[in-house]
Amino acid sequence: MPDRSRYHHGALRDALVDAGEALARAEGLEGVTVRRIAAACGVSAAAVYRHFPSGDHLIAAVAQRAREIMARDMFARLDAAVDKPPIDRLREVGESYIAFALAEPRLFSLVSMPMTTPPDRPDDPNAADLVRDIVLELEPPGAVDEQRVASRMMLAQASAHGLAVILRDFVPDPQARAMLIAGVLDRVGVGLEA
Amino acid sequence: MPDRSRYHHGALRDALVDAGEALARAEGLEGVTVRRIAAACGVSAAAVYRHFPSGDHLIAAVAQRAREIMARDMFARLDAAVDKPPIDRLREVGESYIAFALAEPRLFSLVSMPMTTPPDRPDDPNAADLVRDIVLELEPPGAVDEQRVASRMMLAQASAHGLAVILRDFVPDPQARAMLIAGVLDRVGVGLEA
DNA sequence: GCATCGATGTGTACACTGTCAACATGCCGG
DNA sequence: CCGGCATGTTGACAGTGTACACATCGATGC
Repeated sequence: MPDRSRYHHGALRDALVDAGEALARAEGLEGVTVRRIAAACGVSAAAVYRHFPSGDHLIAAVAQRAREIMARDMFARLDAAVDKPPIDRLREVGESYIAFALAEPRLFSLVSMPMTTPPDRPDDPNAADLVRDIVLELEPPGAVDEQRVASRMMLAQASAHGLAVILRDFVPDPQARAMLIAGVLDRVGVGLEA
Repeated sequence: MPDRSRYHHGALRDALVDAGEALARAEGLEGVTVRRIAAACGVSAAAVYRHFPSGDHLIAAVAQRAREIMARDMFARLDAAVDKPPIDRLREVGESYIAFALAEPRLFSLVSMPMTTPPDRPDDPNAADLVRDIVLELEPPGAVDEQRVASRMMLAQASAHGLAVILRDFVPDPQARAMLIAGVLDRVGVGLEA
């Protein structure tokens, strides 16, 4: 909560992203607006432009934040699954992705936006790198077939993303969701090992 | 091209959807705006509301139009593949979906919008029904396992949609796209038959 | 043939959006 | 202490969706 007796905010950039995240959680993309984010920080809309070249860049920063939140859950799950075989860890990642999409559907719509802005820290491990590392473990030692790696990565990412979106938009029932997640991920597992 | 000497347009609703389609093709969702669509028809913005309860309904109608265009290609491909086994026809559908997404990326962003409005003709066969019919052929005669059908449908739809989106947003190179489509659809085929 | 009525289009207005230019404030280093 | 610069404000402009009152026209009943 910013002290509005002060003319200068102090840490506005982070506060803007925080407010954007909250707004996105509550109302989805429609509600995430430069003016409303600024108002939530007790600041004028123009102040945003001291920290972001455009409103889209602010949205992109919120999206990046959302990706980091999602990544945290993925890493937590993977830490608890270090002993499992790669195929099971891939499933953990997929389940995490889908669970996030269904738990925070509006935030997720930011996650799945194409990245218009380079991430603040490009070295940060993102979901794609994560998947790649695990997929590499499926390769026979010393003989990495890049094309096989790529198609496996794509299958893993595409099916998780597609499933998340379809369940979010068209399957409201939680039980049906759980059934479909299990059934589809089983089949994806078979396709991944082929 | 409407005759602007007449006060009344005559077939404004269809003209609006046509203009919306053209605008979506050219500029994507951002360019699809009530006022610009109306202007393209030589009509005031308020006239739109005689035919659609809201601008979103107009957008939804354009999206429905886009789905019909996509469906036409699917049916054409299926007509040319009636003799192939179900798994191959499923692949045709998936390839059609992905090809449309990559050929008309902006129109495709409308296709993949959640349907906010019921389709004009709910009996029109949509992509989901199409997939279901083919998936049913994979079932052993007389013993349809609904859960297996559902998970196969979902895998088919989710992987095609996810792959389309990821390729569109992150893989510009046509050759890489073709490689990935082939590789992923091969694996999806394996998963579908499991 | 003519009046009237409903369907359809126009004009104007309001609240909201992103963005910019000009101005105000206050913190930090010389 | 004071000047400069980062950071904030105000006000404006164009563009958005949408509602209300009004205009126009085609068809329908007499």
